Amino acid sequence: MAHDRVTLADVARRAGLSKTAASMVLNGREGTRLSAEAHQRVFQAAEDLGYRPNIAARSLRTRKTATIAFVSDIVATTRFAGGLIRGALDAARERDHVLLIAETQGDPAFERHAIDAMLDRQVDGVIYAAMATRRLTVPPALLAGSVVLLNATTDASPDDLPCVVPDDQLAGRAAVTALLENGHRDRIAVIGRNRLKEDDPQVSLAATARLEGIRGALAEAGAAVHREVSCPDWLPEHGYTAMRTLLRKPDRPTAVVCMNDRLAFGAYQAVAEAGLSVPRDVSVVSFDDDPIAAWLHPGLSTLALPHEAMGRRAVDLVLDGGGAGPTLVPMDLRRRKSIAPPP
Amino acid sequence: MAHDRVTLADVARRAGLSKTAASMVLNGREGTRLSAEAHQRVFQAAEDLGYRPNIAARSLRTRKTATIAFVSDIVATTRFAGGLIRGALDAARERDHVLLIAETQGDPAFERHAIDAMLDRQVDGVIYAAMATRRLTVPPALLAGSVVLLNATTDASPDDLPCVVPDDQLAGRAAVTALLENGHRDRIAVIGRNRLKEDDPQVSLAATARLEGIRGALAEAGAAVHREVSCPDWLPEHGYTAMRTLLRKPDRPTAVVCMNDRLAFGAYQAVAEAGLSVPRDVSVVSFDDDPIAAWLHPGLSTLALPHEAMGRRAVDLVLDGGGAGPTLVPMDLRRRKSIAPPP
DNA sequence: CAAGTTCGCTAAACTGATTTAGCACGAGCA
DNA sequence: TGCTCGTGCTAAATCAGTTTAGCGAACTTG
Repeated sequence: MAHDRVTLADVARRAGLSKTAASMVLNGREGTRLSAEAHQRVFQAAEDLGYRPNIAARSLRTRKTATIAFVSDIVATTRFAGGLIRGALDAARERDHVLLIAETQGDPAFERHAIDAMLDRQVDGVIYAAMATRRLTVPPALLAGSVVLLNATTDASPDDLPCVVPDDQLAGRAAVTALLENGHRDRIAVIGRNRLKEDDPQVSLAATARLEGIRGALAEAGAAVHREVSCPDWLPEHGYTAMRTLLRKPDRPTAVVCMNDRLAFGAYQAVAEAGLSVPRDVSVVSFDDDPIAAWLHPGLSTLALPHEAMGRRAVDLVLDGGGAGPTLVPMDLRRRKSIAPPP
Repeated sequence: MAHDRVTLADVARRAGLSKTAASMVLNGREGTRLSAEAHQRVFQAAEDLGYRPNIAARSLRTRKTATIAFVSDIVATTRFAGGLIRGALDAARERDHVLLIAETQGDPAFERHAIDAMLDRQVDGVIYAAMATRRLTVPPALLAGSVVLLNATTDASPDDLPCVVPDDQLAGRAAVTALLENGHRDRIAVIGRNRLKEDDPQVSLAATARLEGIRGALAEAGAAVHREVSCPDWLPEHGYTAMRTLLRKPDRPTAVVCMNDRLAFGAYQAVAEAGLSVPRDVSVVSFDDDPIAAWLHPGLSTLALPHEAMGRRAVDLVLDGGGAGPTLVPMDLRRRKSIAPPP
């Protein structure tokens, strides 16, 4: 690629000046005493020749590559969290940077490999992202440079690394608030309190935080969660069975909060099957804003994971070396049609 | 990042040899006459010091960066086509390369910017990907190097560029074959023949190819498509209304082929609403293998877009300078529960 | 035994940029 | 006239590798 690119020397020659002069002019260095005419000639020459600097060469000297590594366990290809990349990509572009991505697939060997490959390429910083919000241990090689955790936290590092996570607790509050505003209070159930089959207690911090928010908001309203159902996992089938059991009780809930949209998807099926309808008989709120949320009938109101905003934030933190510790990004309520006053 | 990395000079010094010797040994150059002992010493020194070459420096001389650009209009972040990246990422890793990604969002200015940024970084090749299979024009700047189109074709270039696309026509045949095997033949309908609101005739080559395959396979079986329904777009709501009209006819279809899974999702809703069931009353086959295909009840049989395989293939073509013209990647039938013999 | 080969290795050039140190010239001043 | 100072610019070093050209010693060969 790019065999006979124009070099700085070419520009200098055409401008009748030295490489030094050309370099200084093109970098807009202050304090140089080159004449206005010299500036003009260099710009003209660069323009004429279509000069573009060779970043590899530059970075050799400056140790800046205008490149950020985006290393994730699996997020890169995970439909639905691609928003993280998109946000990062946008922010990077705005700041004239570029993203080098790699996936570890959770494999430590791949991880070593990926991180080495990135460091070999002299990246300016590393964004280390996880698919599900969780704790992870940061490879020591990274600690030398600028690192930001994305959608993950860590407790392994002595001085906290900067990290970017969704504000799940606030989201939990918001879900409840939306229900309270519609008159629900005493018969609000939660589906998916935790994932029973989850063996790693560090995973699913999200669930804990959301639940805290939910309970907190209800407590402030002088109420408590009516029923909480645990699920083996957060898949549609589990939402389905959970909702079925809830609907069979004599005092069935007037509203349910599902811990994610796939649970809600299953819950919808159970409601339909019971001859009831959302939101007339049961209101539903949920989390994530998976694309199916919009496709369901009626549209599912859900607290959107702010993937793009998180990706942007991570880039900012990597480049500006932002504050250590967690950055919470708020989750917005996508208001659709699944919430109405209780029957 | 990486302030005090070990350099080749360090390794050479520790091995008591010249940089030249160290370089040659580490690169495994043939025909050099360095002694076995010298080899040993260099390897040992590199190992001891944890030497890693600076790729920027190397590429300055060799013009190889072991980096591939992945430029897409929007695919990178599109949930569901992230498989393209994942495949590319895997293939790249296997060949010790790394991916630099950028998105143009269809904006020509962004596109220029992205491509310049990539070329400035001396990438070894460019994968130019599109979200939906379609024709596109390749920016001239790219033609100088190694380019592969992914999920897109072009007719603008004089000598055809290599490109990688799914084999939609074969997939159309496979969809019909699966139905024929189950005894359907004369009452097979197609939902989503084309997208009415599609203004760009070049888009949606996929639809055309799939339809050709469908018609071809039916023709060979001595039949024809029973009914074809067009849709404004390929969204659930359109699948829903299409299926509704089909079911209202006296000779309603025994099977329908939906042009994608979202249409099928809507079609399922219409079937349920009519008090019928899939696959007892109507069989459904579809295309794409969107994640919802697995979540539906019963599971939707669908021809999976081979995103990962395509991504891999693109990397291979970029690196090996593979044959010009299109590479068709087969789509596999994901057999689930939506096909059964006609009632 | 001189000339030519082969062996084992290295000095130095080169890649394309940035950056440091400093040169030549003219003006101002005593 | 001699000295300093400011102006406008450049030579050369540097970054970390790869590659070319070639050197000195040992070994063949006629």
